[in-house]
Amino acid sequence: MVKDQLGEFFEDFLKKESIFTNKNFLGTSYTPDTILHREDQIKLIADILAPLLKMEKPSNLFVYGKTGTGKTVSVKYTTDQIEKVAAKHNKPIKVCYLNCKLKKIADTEYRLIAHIARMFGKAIPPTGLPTDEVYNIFYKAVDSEKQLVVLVLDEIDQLIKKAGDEILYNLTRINEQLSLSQVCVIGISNDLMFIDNIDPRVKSSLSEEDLVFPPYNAIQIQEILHERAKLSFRPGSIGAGVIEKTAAFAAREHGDARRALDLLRVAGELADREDSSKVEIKHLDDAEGKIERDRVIDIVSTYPKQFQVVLYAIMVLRKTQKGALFTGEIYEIYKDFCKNVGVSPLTQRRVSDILGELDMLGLINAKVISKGRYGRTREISLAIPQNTIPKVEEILVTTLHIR
DNA sequence: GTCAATTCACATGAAAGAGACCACGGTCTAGTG
DNA sequence: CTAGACCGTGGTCTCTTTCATGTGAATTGACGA
Repeated sequence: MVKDQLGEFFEDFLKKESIFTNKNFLGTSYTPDTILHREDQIKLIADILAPLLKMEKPSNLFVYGKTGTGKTVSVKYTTDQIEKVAAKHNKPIKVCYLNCKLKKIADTEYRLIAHIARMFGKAIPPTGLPTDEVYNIFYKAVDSEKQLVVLVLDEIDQLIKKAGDEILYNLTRINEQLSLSQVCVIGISNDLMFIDNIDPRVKSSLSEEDLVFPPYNAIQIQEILHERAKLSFRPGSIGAGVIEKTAAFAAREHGDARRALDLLRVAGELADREDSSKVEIKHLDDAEGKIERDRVIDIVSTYPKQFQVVLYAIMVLRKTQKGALFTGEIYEIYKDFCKNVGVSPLTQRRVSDILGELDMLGLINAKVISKGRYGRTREISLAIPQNTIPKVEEILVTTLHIR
């Protein structure tokens, strides 16, 4: 019987009119044909890259801006166009786009170079070769024919934070090793202060030109949302004021357009699921909660066991103790739990780092304070929304096999 | 009451180790003609 | 004779540990008013 019901469910599902016509236009991977409110920046990028078409190496470029300010789209758009024109005129120009934040792809020097080399059709093992060997393979691949290579390194600040600025130094020296080809680097960074923290020698050569993307304001986000909504939603399926409110949400969060699009998409999905013909404000509110909830749950269930034990210790301690928690207290409880769960406890040094990482992830709030005579420690409180806590606890209890 | 020194409880840094993966070259083994 | 199995070496990467150094304000204690 269950089978029939399920069949019916799918039949219904198929018949049901979705309010989406095509969800992809709200996704992050989609590059629109026209990019609103970034005309100036795109023009500048184009100016800088234009020498490529005359087979001259353009200046290296650094692009800054907060998340969701259109850096990546603008750069991708410009490079796409230039590649097209180059292809038409038979100019050997190659653009390599690389997101350094993606784990396991480009978060170390070795992996970065290996990945680029793979783009040139070289097979590089994920590990086992000396790094300079990989460099050599890369040089050979690039220099095998005359060409201009544009290397786009997205979220380059993440890479440097993890792997040090030696990479940048090596990147600036790539051209010295090449006889036929030239490489031009475009770095994209979320962190405005990033360039100040790197080796000055590297700084000057890598950042010959730079470009700052200001955040979008609420009006601009509205226009962007309207544009995308037209493409992805059935006409008339967006309730009054929804776009405006989405834009307001996002503008509050330093003008993050990506977040706004996410919000609208999830709100649409929620509306879809409850058979509503329109996205209403209430879906938007739900969507905001859902995005956060999904994010937290995703982190909690995928992070290593030690993180989970530490988090569980915090959650338990929070119940018995009102007010802020301190590193020492948490560490004591944590050690007990380790015995309980059958995990060997880490040193306090490491737990301290884990607490720092949990803070970065936004699962806890940790602030370093000094209690004067009574030492210096982190003041820690849970940052998981109230309505998500039971779910998180459930996940931890089952994955850790707590009694 | 004021001021500098002290002290606590970790934070923060640097370096190095352990263990997992992997490539490569050399050696051994079994199967084939 | 040769393909494949099986080492040993040398490399990267991640997670940890060890050792060292740093730090901010409550507390303390000396000092002078």
